[in-house]
Amino acid sequence: MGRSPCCEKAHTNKGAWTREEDERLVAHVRAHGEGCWRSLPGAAGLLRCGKSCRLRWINYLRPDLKRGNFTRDEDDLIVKLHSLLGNKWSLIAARLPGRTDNEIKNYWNTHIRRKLLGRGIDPVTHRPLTHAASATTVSFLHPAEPPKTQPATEESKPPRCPDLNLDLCISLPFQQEEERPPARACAKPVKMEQLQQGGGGLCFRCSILRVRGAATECSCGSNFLGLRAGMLDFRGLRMK
DNA sequence: AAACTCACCAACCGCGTTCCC
DNA sequence: AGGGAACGCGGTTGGTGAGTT
Repeated sequence: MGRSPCCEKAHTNKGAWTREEDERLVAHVRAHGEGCWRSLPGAAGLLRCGKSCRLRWINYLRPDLKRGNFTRDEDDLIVKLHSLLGNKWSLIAARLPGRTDNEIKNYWNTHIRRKLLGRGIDPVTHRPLTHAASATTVSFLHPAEPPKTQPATEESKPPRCPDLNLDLCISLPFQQEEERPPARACAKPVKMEQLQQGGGGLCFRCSILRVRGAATECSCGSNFLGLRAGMLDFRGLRMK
């Protein structure tokens, strides 16, 4: 049994994308918008599987990608968000305009991870490597800053989130809706998307905690982690 | 100059979740 | 309600270029 392949692999290209393939993909997405990845290759005249097209567009061809080196601010933000969210690269990417989850993941594994290890910090737990089981937390504000000690009772709480300033509003949520192509070629019913629209909607806390009866607007006034639900794809966080 | 090692990153793969019939 | 299709995510792989021996 098992899942059927996402595409007819025998008739699809693999490996690096050519300039012509890129151009075809960009032209198609500009004309029809994102989505319907399954049918896109045929419609765009590409011998690629839909997944591959999606990846190529999201990670490389999207016009709003920043490219270039990560700034120190981005660096710090990634570390903070990772200590908070773990390997939820898509959630982290949602807070870094112009960066993709794949890019951040690669950057983490090649740079930040090593940097933290060099500082004696476990990149998984964000705690000092030599005292992994202790109740010590780490500050990301300055490498030389000595770690603070917390009461032992704190140990019973979830291990993440060292002395984070939970006001994560370093940047505005990235939105270019007005510049995006109109509706998807085969527009999906909204439902979840409606909940993710900016402006009103659920606060981040309510959306995570699945507050019932708050499908359109919560009135708790909460600004959980400084985030509103519409700012990021909260589905992954809610689910996992 | 050749061989080898390492780092980087684009792309692939498998699986979980959501949506639709 | 259940099953299958499609999507999205995170882990992993493989190609390539730079650096070192």
